[in-house]
Amino acid sequence: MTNETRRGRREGTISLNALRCFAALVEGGSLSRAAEILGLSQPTISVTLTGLERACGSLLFYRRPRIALTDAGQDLLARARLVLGRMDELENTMQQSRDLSRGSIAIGLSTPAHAMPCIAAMMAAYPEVRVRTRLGNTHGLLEALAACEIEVAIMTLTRPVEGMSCTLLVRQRLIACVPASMPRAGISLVQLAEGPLVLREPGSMTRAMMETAFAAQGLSGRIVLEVGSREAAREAVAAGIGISVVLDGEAWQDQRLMAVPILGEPIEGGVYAVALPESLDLPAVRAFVALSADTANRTAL
Amino acid sequence: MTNETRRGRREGTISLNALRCFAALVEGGSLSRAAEILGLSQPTISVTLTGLERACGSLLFYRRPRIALTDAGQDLLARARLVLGRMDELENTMQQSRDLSRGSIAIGLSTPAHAMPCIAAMMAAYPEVRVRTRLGNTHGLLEALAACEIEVAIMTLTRPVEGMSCTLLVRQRLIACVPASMPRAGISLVQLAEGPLVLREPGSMTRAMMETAFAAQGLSGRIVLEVGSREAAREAVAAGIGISVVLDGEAWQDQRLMAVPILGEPIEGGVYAVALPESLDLPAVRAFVALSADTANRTAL
DNA sequence: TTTCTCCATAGAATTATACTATGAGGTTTT
DNA sequence: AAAACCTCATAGTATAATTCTATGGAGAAA
Repeated sequence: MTNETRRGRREGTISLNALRCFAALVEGGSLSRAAEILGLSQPTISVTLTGLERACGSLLFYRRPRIALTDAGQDLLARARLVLGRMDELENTMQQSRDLSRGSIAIGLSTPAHAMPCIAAMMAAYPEVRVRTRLGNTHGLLEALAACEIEVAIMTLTRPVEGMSCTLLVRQRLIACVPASMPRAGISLVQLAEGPLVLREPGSMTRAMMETAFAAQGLSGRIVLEVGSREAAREAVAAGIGISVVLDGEAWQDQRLMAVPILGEPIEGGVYAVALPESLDLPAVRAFVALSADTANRTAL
Repeated sequence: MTNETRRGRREGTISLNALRCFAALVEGGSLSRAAEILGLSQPTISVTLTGLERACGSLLFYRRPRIALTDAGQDLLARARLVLGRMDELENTMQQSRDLSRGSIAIGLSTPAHAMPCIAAMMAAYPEVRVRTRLGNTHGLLEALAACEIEVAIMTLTRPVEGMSCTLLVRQRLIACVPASMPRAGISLVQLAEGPLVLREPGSMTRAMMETAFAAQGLSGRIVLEVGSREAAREAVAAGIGISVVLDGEAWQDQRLMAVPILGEPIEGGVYAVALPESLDLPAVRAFVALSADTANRTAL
C-alpha cells in the first residue's frame, strides 16, 4: 500500500514553497531577483520552478527575452496568490494565539473565593482571551478535566492527583462554622462529630477531609443534613440546623454565622490549580496557572 | 546568508501536508482513521500532527477520551479548510490546462490556405481552448515568436530555422500566376525574370525564394510592383500589372487569373509549424503541432 | 483478566531541499 | 569588436524532512 502511493505521485506535487517562488518570480521579474526576495540562492529558485512546471504539466513562463508568463502561468499566479494569502492569514492567526491575543479558556472551580482573584488577574492580563467558568466539587471537576470539558480547575486537594499537573497555590485548614446565636471559642473533633453536622455531598473535598479526620480518630460524624452547595450549607447553619466546616479562606461574611477554629491536629488541604499535563501546551492554560500561583503568593504576603 | 535562513526556521513551518493530516484527523475522528484516509501510516500522522502543534505553538486537540479540538484547533481547522480548498482549485485548474479543457493559444500564419485546416482541426479537437491568430510574413512571424507574442506559427521556410522547433508539414513548389487574358502553358525562370513582376515585400519567403533562384542563374528580377499582401498581389495580377508567384497550394480560385507551372528546376520550399523549443512544453502547442502534422498528412493523401 | 484498539516513540531508509561551483548564452560597456 | 557583466541552467553534495516498520504503553471492551 505504501509503495503504491509513492509511485502514484511520480509527477510531483505542488508545494507551497514552489508557489512562493513563483510569486516572488513575478514580483521580482527574474529568477535572481526572486532568490534575493526569498533569501535563497538562484539555483534553488531555478530547480524549484522547473519542478513546479513539471508538476503543472505545462510551461509557466518564458525566460528568453525577458520573464513573461504563459497563459497557464497567469492562471497559476492568480490562484497561487489566493492560496498564499489564506496561508498567511492562517499563520498570522496561529502566531497571534501564541501571543495570547486571542483564544479562550474554560476554567473549573470548586472554591470561588480562591479562584476569583486568579480569574480576575487572567482577565486583566489577557483581556482578549475569553474566559468560561464552571462550578463543581473536586470530584466533578476532575471528571470534567478528564473529559476535556474544562482545561484547568482551581480546587481543593489533600495531595496532588496522579496523572494531572497540580500546582499548589496555598495551604489551608478547615474551620468550623456555627450559628452566631451559639458562639464558642473553639471546637474539638469529638464535639464536631457529635454536633449536628451540615456537610457537602460525597465528591466534595471538604466532606472527604472530614470523613478522613473522623476515621483517623475512630469517630463517625453525625450528619443531619447533606447539601449540594456552599450556599445551601450557609443558610442551613444560619437557620440553626447544625454546624458546618469550610476552608479558612472561605469563611462567610455573614452576621448570622461565626467562624470557629477546630482544636487539635489541624485538618489541612491545599488549593491547587489542576490541569491535564497536555493542556499546559495551551498558552492560555500555561498563562493562567502561572498567574494563579503568582496571585496566591501575592495575597499570602 | 544561507545558514541564517536555516536557523531562522528552527520553529518549523506549517506545511500543506500537516494541514491535510489535520483535516483528515477531523474527518476520520482518530489518528488511525486519518492515516487510512490519506494512505499513510499511523505514526506518520502522529509525528506530523505533533510537528504541526509545535509549529502553531499550541495544543490543537485532546487525544485522551476521544479526539476533541481545542479552541486553537477549531480556529486552525476553519482556516486550513480555506487553504486546502484554494489549493484544490489550483490543482484542478492545472489539471484542466494539462488536458486542454481550458487555456488558449496564439497562432501566427503566413499561409492561410495551409494553416486554416490545422486551426480548424485544433478547434474541433479542443473546443475549450481559445485560439487567437495573427497574420504576417515569415520574417515578422519569426520575430513575433522570439518576442513570445505568439506560441507557434505556420509558415513557409526553405530550411528549418536554427534555434526553433520546426516541423515540416508539406513540401511545395512555387508556381507563376498570370492574368487569364494572357494564358500560357508554362514559364521559364528567364521569362519570369523579364516579365513584369508583382512580388511581396522583403521578409516574405516567396520573395526570398525568388531572389535566391534568380541569383543562382545570374538573373535579376524586374519587379514592377511590390505588394504587402497576397490579396494585393492577386488584384494587381488581375488588373494586368504583371506576373506573380505563389505556393502551389495557395493558387487563387479566381476567373481573372491563371496558375502556370515554372519550367526547369522546381523552386521548392516547405510549410512548417514553427515554435520556440520551450513552447513545446505547453500542452496546447504540443497538441497543435501534432494535429497540424496529422492534418497535413491526411490532406496529402 | 485478557484482548483489542489507539496513540507515541525509536531507528532506518528514502526524498526534498538548498547550497557551492561552474558553464553557456545574451547584453551592455568600453 | 572585445571585454565585462548579468541571467539562467546543471552537477555534485550536504543537511533536513518525510515516511516506513517495529514496538511499547494506556485505556476500553469482552
